[in-house]
Amino acid sequence: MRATQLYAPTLRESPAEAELISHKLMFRAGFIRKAAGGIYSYLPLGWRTIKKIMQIIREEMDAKGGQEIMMPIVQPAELWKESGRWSVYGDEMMRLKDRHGREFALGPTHEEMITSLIRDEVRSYKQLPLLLYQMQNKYRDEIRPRFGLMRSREFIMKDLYSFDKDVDGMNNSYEKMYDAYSRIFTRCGLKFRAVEADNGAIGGGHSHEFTVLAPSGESSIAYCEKCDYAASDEKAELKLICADAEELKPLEKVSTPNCHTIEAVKNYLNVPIEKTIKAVAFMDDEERLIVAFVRGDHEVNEIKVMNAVEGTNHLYMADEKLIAAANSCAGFMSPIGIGNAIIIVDQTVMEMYNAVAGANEVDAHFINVTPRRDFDAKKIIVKDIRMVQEGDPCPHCGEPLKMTRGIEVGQVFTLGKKYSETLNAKFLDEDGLEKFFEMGCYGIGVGRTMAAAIEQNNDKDGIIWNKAIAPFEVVVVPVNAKDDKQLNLAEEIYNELKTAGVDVLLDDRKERAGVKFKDCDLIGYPLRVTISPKTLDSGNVEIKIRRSGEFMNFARGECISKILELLKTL
RNA sequence: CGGGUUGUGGCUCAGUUUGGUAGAGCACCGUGUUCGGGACGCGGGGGUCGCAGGUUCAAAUCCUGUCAACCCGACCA
Repeated sequence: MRATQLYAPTLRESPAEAELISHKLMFRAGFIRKAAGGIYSYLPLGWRTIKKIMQIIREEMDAKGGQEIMMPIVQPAELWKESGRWSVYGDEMMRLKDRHGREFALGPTHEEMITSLIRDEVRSYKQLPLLLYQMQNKYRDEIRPRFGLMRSREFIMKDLYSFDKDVDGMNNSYEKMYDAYSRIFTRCGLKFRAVEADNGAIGGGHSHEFTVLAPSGESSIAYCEKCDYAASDEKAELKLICADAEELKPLEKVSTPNCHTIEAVKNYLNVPIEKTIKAVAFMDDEERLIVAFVRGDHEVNEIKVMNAVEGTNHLYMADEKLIAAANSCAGFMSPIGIGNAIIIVDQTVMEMYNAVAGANEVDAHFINVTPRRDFDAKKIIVKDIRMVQEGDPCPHCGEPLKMTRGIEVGQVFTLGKKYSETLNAKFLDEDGLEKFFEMGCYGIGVGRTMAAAIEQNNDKDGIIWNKAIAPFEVVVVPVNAKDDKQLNLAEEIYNELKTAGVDVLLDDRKERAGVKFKDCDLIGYPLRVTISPKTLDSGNVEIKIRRSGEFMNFARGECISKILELLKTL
């Protein structure tokens, strides 16, 4: 490919709306352009990288026995009504009607579609397992699309669905995909973690999110450096922390004027924060008051609270009236003497001695609270309900956990019979009995993977691509393309590299050297070969490695083999 | 959905307060000089100011409506 033929509109400035580095760089480097909020066109350079990522995915899917198919984007509403998700999906689903008024959705995912495809065709266990995948646009009408390709309304996703005859088979498919995903993100040159995830509504199955480590990521994860443990902050299990035993002192109510916050109480009574108990009051859809208690320096994990309370799907902050109705008041809540409420106490709180807690009345707290003595065990639920913090012990090996932010680029999970049952998809097993398929689904955000790679690999000059997903592996730059000697040598090297199977670009534009160098750095080709009067005189060519900024000179005769060698390391 | 901000050439933005008929830099076209880190000169093309309506002799500027984009999202007592 020649730069004079390439549509790669680079910009000096980035649009005002771009926030993330990856978004700015993709825009400036001429990878994407926006058509509407959360909807983008991919220009040639962007599409080259997308295609390379897709090819890596394809190879790994095929290696696990996956077969590529293509399903429709436009899906009939009746299928979604059958699974019950027509109403559940809500405003996030893009809907449309045809000229006859029939309803359709733009597919946000394809469980329904594939299950209906399979249920009509696959009759025997002998046809299983079956792993089918596609790479295609998905539509989700996000409340707030942002961050360029990170959270868009139309995006390219690889989705694979597995069909197995039993749970063992399903778990085996899961293992295969887990392995394939690890290989894919490794090949893309990404630093990532497979994170244990909450798969909530699906229940029972495994789920992992593949998260690329980046400070700008939207999800927060806890991980252990010693063992393999990694989990989303909401999912991370926590070990019980037992305070050192102390001699029990009698419970006592003290005045704490205007001490609405733990900080104020701590300072007023001059006690360490680890000896305070704080309360967070929620209510659910049925207006039940739910009060969670954690140690003063801990945070409540709403997901865990929700999971601990029977029949609750949403939590809201409790309103004052509800708190008053339970004979308490905000800022001074306590499990001791509170009225009608669901009380959830973090397990660590139960192991505290002589602590400070609210007194359910304005400007008063209890001191010397020892939960096991002072709480009414019959009325409380004791669970792990706190949010993980940096330094908490790893649930597997006990080492202090680290916290980091990340970008979720893929997820794998087992579905079990969830869709095969609701959509009545059955086959005959060895015994001639009808059974529901055991399913799994596995997704990768392709555009997001590209964005994550940039987020993780950039500097002040632009993108730094890993060779595997760079739009071109090598760029050959004659500093002055109007000089035939330079251009001719550049053409020779370009052709030799091409023959050697390198994905190479010849920057034959009649631009000044500075302009071309800036573009090279911005676009981020891993390797630049420079031809100039200087190198012509010396009989060398100059190589610049984008990532390290390192320059090297190779003799003309051996430069091709040297470049090929160097490429292996990028 | 609620709150905030913004919409002026491809990009970044000025002009709006105090109405008088649109401007800069970058990009683009031509030309000459320059030529290893986003050169310079000269000459050009391109916008009716998001859209619709209103006020006015006159609207980018004031009013109403509408659309779009961006940012923030209760609260941890």
